[in-house]
Amino acid sequence: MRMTKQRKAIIDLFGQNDNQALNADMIHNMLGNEEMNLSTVYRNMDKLTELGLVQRIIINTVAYYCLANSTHRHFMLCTNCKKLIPIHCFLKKMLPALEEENDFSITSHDMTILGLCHTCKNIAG
Amino acid sequence: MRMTKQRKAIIDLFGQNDNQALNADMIHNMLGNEEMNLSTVYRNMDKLTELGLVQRIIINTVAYYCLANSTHRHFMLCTNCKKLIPIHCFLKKMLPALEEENDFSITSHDMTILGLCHTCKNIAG
DNA sequence: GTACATGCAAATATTTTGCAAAGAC
DNA sequence: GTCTTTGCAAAATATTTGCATGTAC
Repeated sequence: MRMTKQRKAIIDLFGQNDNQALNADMIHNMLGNEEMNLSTVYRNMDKLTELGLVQRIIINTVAYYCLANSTHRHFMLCTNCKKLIPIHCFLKKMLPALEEENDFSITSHDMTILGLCHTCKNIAG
Repeated sequence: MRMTKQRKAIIDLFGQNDNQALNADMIHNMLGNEEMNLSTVYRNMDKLTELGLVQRIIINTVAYYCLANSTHRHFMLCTNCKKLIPIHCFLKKMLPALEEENDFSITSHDMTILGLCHTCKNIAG
């Protein structure tokens, strides 16, 4: 894979934002359209995901991304304020049993929890 | 909720198909456009999901649905043949701890496992 | 120089919405 | 009769693709 200025910009962006999960539109807006076209964002996120450098999370039919170099994570989405709270993955240990029971070879998994965060559950009661 | 012929048709459809997970387009095609408009499918699936009668599963940015009256399920998607293999939910017992650790009130969760099924892992190596 | 990557515009796919007409209770 | 639901058409949202041009190696 060639290290273009666009790819560097994406990776830097996650570094600068504490590896917060971002969707294609957010990445495009944060970098600016002059820096990178939206279709380039999609193409790069696809490639980086394929290579395992990025983790792809689907939330409510939209794809979010974060660097995968840190530990594999999942997220809890607050349906009120839309904040994503990262949680560590507690599924890995259960996958081998699933593979065996179903004779299935697992390549990846995705989990998202929806609910109300600390702040919103008190306000929105 | 009023029991219209469209709603009955949707519920019957799942009954006739062993509660296989279906997306809006599949439901629309299986019933036929004369029977029900696509936007009606979406509106009904939304309503049925809200009422808890239907479980919504997001796979690769598209929403699938199945009846929730049976036990809450998740799916393993074979990325080769696109078949969905239902698995039972083993997450419920872990949610209370997550709620407490993060002071978060969980309303729902979604999990999907990707990989190769029995048949495809042997063929597609 | 070549193969891969990008920008742009257009297409595709999926889901949502407004509004008038039809149907359930 | 009233209020909900539907069909239709149009919009909104998200993602993908073709193709000519640009750039990393």
